[in-house]
Amino acid sequence: MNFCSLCDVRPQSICAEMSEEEIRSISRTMAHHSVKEGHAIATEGEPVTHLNVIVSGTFRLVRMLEDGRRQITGFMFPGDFVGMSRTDSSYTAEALEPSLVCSFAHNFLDQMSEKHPGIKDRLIARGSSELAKAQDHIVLLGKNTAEERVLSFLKLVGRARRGEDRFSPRIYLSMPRQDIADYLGLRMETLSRTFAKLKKTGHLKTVSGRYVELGEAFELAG
Amino acid sequence: MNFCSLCDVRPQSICAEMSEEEIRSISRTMAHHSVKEGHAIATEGEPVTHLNVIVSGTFRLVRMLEDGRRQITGFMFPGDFVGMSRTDSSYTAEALEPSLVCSFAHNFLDQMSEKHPGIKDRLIARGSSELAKAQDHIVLLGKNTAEERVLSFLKLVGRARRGEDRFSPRIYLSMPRQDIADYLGLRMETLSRTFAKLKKTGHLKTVSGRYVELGEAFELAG
DNA sequence: CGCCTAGTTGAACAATATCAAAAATAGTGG
DNA sequence: CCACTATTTTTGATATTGTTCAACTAGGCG
Repeated sequence: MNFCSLCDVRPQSICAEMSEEEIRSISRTMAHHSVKEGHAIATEGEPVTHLNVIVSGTFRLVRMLEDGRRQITGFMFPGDFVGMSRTDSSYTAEALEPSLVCSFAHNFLDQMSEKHPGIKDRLIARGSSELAKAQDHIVLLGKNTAEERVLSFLKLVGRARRGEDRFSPRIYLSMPRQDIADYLGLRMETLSRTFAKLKKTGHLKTVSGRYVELGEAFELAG
Repeated sequence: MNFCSLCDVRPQSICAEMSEEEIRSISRTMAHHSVKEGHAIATEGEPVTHLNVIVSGTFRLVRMLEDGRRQITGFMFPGDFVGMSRTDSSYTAEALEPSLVCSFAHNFLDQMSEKHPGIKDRLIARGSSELAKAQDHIVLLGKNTAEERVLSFLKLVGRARRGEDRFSPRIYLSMPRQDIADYLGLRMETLSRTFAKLKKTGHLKTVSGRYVELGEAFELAG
């Protein structure tokens, strides 16, 4: 059976431009991995041999400091790419839940891109959009208060995970509080208090474990 | 006369892999711009038509928030690339001093890359290293104290501008305090106080306007 | 039910921001 | 070269925000 034909993220992936025939041929040789919670598909400092396209699940990108402090530089959702360049990975990418990825050897991509020059353009464009996301994150950390950070974060996951529960004002967080805190540059306690405060101001209706219900004052649009 | 033959940054640029003959032919058609202080070679939200390679000078990458707050997402030095993808620019790039850039139309690059497939690989690799730099910045803003931020910043410009004054413990800052503060996610006053504190701790010997002399306790190596 | 982990809350504290003013520096025209 | 102004940078006093450390609570699971 042809796995690719079921693929939700194909239009956003590098295989979008391939013909049905090519897809079939790839589908046979391709490595589809399922990744267990907590397992890494890339490790900080190690060489990257494969481009991974996330088909389902969520990943966190982790940077460790020498002294054990940890910063999360991003979260990756279905359709996102991990390992776009052969250079050593600048982060560790760990699954937050059982996930599915589609793995392309860079050697294979080089080969493939002779036929489909668009593949490399797509990688360049993806790279730029990753950079733009990183810059959003920089602005968030450099200029925003705790409340602004938490709201931005909720918008981020709200957008990324839309479709699972379309238009629902209820968001499921696939990561523990510590990960959110390490992403937002806050302590877990501050995050907790900020959730509480946002409940008071009507931005959130309920915050219960990993479920957050958005309130009146919250605008997903922004 | 052949301008490219004098180019300091060629080995790091996309023209590194071209033959002498090609360089000559490019050199004739190429746009070498001099950019006045304060002028932009890319504007947030506007489409990018050219890849700019910085030949000399310094640029700041600026993001404006709706309310007028400003975040600087990076500084660009000779050898760096601005505008690697055709997508709309995610920042404004402004010259901090009279600068020189070498400008390649993306159309031209596409054409060129048929002959030199390495060009796109180079762009992808550059993109990754930009992303890695952005992630360093994220860690800086998310996890570091004011002192750590200022020290990292000095290391950054120290490395980038080495060569002008090789091994000198004296660093010239091509940007005003406000830009440094907006880069580090601090207020100017805090930056100033942090400089003062670092002088006390022996990390800096003198801080006078745009010149900073490093002290004993400062390790450029890290 | 009791234990374990994840998350929340409280009170004191530290770091950075804010606002105001002083000092240093860079330009400008005589 | 100097005096004068405008701008940038530093310093001071105080307010705010987020951190720290400790205790407490809520769920999940044997």
